[in-house]
Amino acid sequence: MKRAETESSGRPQRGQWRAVEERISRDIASGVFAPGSRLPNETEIMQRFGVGRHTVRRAIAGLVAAGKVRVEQGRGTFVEEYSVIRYSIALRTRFNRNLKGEGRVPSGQPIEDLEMPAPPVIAAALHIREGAPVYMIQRRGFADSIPISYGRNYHPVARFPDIHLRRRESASMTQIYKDYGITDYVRHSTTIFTRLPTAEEARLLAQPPEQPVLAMQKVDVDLEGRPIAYSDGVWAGGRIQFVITHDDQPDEMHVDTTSHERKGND
Amino acid sequence: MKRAETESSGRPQRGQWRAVEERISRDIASGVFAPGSRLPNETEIMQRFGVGRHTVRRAIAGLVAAGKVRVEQGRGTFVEEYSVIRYSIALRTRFNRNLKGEGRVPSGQPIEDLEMPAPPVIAAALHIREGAPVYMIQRRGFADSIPISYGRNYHPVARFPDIHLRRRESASMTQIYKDYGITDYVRHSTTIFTRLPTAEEARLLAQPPEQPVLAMQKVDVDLEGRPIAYSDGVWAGGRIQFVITHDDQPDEMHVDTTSHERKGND
DNA sequence: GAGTGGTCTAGACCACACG
DNA sequence: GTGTGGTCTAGACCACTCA
Repeated sequence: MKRAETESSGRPQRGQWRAVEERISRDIASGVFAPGSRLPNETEIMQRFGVGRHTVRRAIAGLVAAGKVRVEQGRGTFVEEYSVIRYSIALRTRFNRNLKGEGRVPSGQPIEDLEMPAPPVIAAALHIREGAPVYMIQRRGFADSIPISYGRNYHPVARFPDIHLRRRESASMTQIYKDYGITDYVRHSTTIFTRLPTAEEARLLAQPPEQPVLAMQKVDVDLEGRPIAYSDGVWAGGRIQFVITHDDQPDEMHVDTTSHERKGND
Repeated sequence: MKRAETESSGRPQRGQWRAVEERISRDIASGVFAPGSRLPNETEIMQRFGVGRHTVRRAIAGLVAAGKVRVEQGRGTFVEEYSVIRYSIALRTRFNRNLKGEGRVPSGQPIEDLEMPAPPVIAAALHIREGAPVYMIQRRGFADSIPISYGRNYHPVARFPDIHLRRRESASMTQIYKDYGITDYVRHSTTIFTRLPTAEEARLLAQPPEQPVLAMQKVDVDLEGRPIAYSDGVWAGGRIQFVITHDDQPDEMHVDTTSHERKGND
């Protein structure tokens, strides 16, 4: 345990920016810089550590990518306030119910929606012909008014005629499915990986473009196993943890739009 | 589809480094720079775009974080060759079987192992008293000799006496469990999130520290629902996708260490 | 030793926020 | 306008790889 070099301890390979990053990082962890508070500006940090501006900026870039601070141009650099949401992925996964179970207030914002021919990947997932019409809904999901997800939903038009009309009446997919006689549905498969967001994704998720996101693609099916929806989206990397369970408790099959509260069961 | 330029919409805020990054990115995507090949060195890129070295380096930093190129000091910058592994997470998740199913050759490398008192989180996960002895095994997982995972496994010593002895004989946990009379076990829960790796994690996963990893914590239980293992590790962000399924096909319960091949079942 | 990337400095100017 | 961060340049020197 006494290796020559180090990963983060003594790293005097002329690594001044590492020293600065680590020092600030520790000061954040130990509360010297409280969550939400502003860091000293670049000039102050330069003087405090006796380094050039580039060195300071290199250090801060690392803290941004790690999600520890957030930079607001013209205003300053602020300590990121953490609040990780555990989002459950199980046989029955429901956005609204999940967040309420975490004691959060869920909401959604439609961004765009249109009918389009199904591209290969989506057609395959939905078990329809390539080019068959699908209805795409692009939306953002929020927890307590903070954006946590952004992505596109695809429904086969053949199965859900006029879905665009109902889409404007309800924010709950569960409610909409009910209109089509689908009282229950389950998650068939979920693919999760990580990558950096595009500039637009970062903006819509209100996170720095240098911080990674979780990308998710999923297929929902009805109780007969027929695919009813394909989704492709990104989730704020610093604010979300996915919790996967396989032993599925059927649970009640309510449509919880806004009526009953129910919160906190941790 | 004819926006002015870049997705950030009108963003020519003097963004030379963005232009350079995007141009190189497109040249990689279109095959001008083939996977594995070396990019022009910094001086050449400077001249080609008529920009300073810092600008070139800023652009390359973005490509590194996105996993598109890999920089080897003293040798050059190379186009990353992609090969994403889809790792299945289901009721029955087995490392070796998963990789063989993807047509890869699985292997593992023990790094360290020791007996220790269970810290709070691990004790809670394993349903044992805090401080009760657990056996920790630190290891790396490989697919085709390329590192893909790195983490720690914890087993309750009370349930698995002398597990350290058997650990040196077999690389397959499934095989070891069999020695203790456990012929089957299932995944109880899995937590997944993303973050940047530590310097050590990046080194062990042979990936740049600027590229995100997938972090996973999981609990395995026996068929009576008793926890038998807790794991905490990281997976190479650029090489792994997790595929979660809930409709679980029991599947055969073989112990596939090295004997029978079996590959490709997609 | 030649070539390639890594770190650092000093300085200039631009863009954005806020009063 | 003042303050804060964002971009860019020019140049120096260090560290690593490979012949």
